[in-house]
Amino acid sequence: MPRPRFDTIDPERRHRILSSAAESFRHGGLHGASLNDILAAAGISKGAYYYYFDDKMDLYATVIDEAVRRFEAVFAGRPPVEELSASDFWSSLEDNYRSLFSFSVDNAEVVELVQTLSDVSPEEVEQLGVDARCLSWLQRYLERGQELGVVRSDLPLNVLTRLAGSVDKSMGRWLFENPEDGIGMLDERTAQIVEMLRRVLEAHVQFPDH
Amino acid sequence: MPRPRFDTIDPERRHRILSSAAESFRHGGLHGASLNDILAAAGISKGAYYYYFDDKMDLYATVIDEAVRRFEAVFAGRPPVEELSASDFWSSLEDNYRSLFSFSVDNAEVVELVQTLSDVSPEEVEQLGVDARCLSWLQRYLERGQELGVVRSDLPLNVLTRLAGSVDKSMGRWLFENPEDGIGMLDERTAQIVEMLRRVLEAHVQFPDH
Amino acid sequence: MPRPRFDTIDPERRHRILSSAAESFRHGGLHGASLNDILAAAGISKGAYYYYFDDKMDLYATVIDEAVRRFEAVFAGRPPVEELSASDFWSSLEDNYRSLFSFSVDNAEVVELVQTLSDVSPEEVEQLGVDARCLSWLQRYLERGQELGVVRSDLPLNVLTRLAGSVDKSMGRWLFENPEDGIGMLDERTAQIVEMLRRVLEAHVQFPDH
Amino acid sequence: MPRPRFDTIDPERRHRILSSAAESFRHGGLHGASLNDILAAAGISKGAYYYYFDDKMDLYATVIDEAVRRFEAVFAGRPPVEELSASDFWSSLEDNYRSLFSFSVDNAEVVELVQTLSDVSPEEVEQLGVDARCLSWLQRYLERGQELGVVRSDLPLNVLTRLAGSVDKSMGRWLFENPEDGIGMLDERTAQIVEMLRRVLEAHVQFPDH
DNA sequence: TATGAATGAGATTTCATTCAT
DNA sequence: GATGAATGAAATCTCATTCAT
Repeated sequence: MPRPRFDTIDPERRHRILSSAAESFRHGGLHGASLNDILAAAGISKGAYYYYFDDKMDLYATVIDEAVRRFEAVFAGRPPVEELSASDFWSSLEDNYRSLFSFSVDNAEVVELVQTLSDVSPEEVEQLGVDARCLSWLQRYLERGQELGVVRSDLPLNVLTRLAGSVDKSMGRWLFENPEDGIGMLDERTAQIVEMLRRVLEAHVQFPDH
Repeated sequence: MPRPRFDTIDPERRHRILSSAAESFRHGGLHGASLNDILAAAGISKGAYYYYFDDKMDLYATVIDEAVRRFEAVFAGRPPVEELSASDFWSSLEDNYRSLFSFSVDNAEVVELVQTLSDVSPEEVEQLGVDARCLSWLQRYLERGQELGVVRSDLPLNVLTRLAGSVDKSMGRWLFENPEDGIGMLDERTAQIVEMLRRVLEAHVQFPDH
Repeated sequence: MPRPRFDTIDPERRHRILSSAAESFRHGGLHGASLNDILAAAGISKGAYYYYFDDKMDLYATVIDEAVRRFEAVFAGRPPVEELSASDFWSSLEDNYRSLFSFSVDNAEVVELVQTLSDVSPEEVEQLGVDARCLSWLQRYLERGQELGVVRSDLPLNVLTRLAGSVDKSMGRWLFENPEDGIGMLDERTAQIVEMLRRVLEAHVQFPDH
Repeated sequence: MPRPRFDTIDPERRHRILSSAAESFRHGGLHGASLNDILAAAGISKGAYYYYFDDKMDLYATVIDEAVRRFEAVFAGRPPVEELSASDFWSSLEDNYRSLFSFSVDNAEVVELVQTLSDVSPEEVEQLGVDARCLSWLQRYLERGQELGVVRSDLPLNVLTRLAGSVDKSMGRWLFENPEDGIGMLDERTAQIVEMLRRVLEAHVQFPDH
């Protein structure tokens, strides 16, 4: 994480660094992006950079952290999971996804940025010190669902979270690959993803006979 | 692909190159791995390398090709999808996964290696000339499932494939993260993943009321 | 062309790079010269080099450009070709050559450097962005001579230019190969080359009978 | 020059090496051509090569020598310069050029090959040990011309030779750049070049007044 | 605080040449 | 006589990082 002094510099300057970095990291990931290019595009000197940041990773961490923060804001106004009841669990989840997708459509860069994390080795992620809260809202949701008995408990929570996360990602990609559908599809896709998640997460489902 | 002479060199030397490369590519992917490191580890000179291979990609292709070949062998003895009927569809899928997991447990490197393909740009994959059949067995399976009416048809096939693939991956990771469970867990996990896939893929499932 | 910062570095350092480059390129041309050698001779690091220049070509372009600029200065004070009349055409040409030879005697490196351009492919020359005016002064001269009727028109202009250029080069070499003659020979040689050019270029000359 | 044993090998094999080398050197010159490529194209092993030749230069020398030899053959049937008289000097020169151009049109590769010599540094040319006789036929001609009094003696013979050589080259290029003119132009161009040479070489020419 | 010049290790690739067999 | 595997130095270029000012 950047030194404290980075928070006090000219906001416009701060913004130039961060947006240039976001743009580069979004396309090339941590290793593919060139710090030289980022700084050149931002018009920031090497010296200044290393006065604010420890190293390349530090900038990546900052940018990722910012993205994560914006992600979290999506859920800011939503009722806390503790207040959820069994009867409104799935509809509330659907509301969450609607907000999330709506945000994602307008902020594809943020999403792409976060996705570059998958190229980064676990040890490096560790070193990042990024708060994965944005990825954990789902986990907190599922935890509550288990308490309420609407989410299955026969699999470990973290496995369920990962499952739900990847289902979410697969369905999300479908949404973004056809942006021309616009937000018209948003409600339909949201319903579909929640239906899919119910399938995966409900305690007991019944299969038809063949 | 390497020049023919690479096939005729001292097998021990050949093995040193390939295993050093596999090890490096497995961790760093095509771009993250250093050819210098690979060669140093293998104890062969740069000159020798370029006597065998065209370029860095050529080595990557060779190593990936070998991995893919071993993958394919897993499905070699299994009945062709055309012969599947509705009644044995899911149990056959379960058999497939049992074989696959059994193989994966013993050949984690192969799996990790194949997974590095996702970091490679489509044009480069094209250039690789790797046979992607091993990656598409699931798609062919689902296609057959749709024909038989046991797999839902309300979502596009490629979306279903991606979904199934990511479910598979999530569950697989669970299996591999706890290798101490050994193969004792293999049957149970296999059953669980197929149950999970049925949830996602069956045309009609019934949810409980809350 | 080099980045702006190259213009502001320690002049002694700047000079070391340029003269080392000029020396190498002069002997080996663009491709024959080794960037490694140039940098070693100049005592600057590769990193520093690529901080100043884009690539090898960039340095070559810089060095050539400098040479061309010095060449052009030779013709700076001379009257424009448009003002030439038939009667002073040849004497003016002689004046030009006197200046040129005088310059060449003192700046043989510049001449040799410019001559390496002939080893460079047309596409690369294009890329150089070097102003080729210094090389075309002769052509403009001959064109004017044709207008005035003192230069033959029965051969294409470009053929005449090439002819004159190679005559010029052959005679020039004579001059430079015997530098001990010093500038004492300069007037004589200049007269000789112009006489030679008249032979080649005049519309009608009369040969003796044998 | 190649070891004697090179002369005794299978002629077909010998030819493969030489023509492959000629082709490569013709395009890239001594330094631009890759020995590896030459041998690969010829299907000759490295070992065999170095059994016949000392090094890369040795092959270049051989190929150049061969080209020179073919050049010389052009003049084989022509009367020796000693028999020339003043009255048939220029017409004999014209005959020579006609033969030469006729040969050049049909053997452009040979000409191009010989021209690569200009990229080679003087010290290397020295080392080549190539007999420059093909380049000196003109010199012997001019020498005889001086004896006969038809060629000017106010300039050194070597300067005249160089002059004539470059005039010849410039005119020759004109001929080859428009190959579509075919041999129809050959007589005309030959007349033109000899006219040009007379201008340059005659002892006394008369210029028109302006 | 801030600059930006300078570094040097490391990247991939090419090539003439050697030498054990 | 002949092979071709192996070499290693050299080529151009990139990049995160340091440091004197």
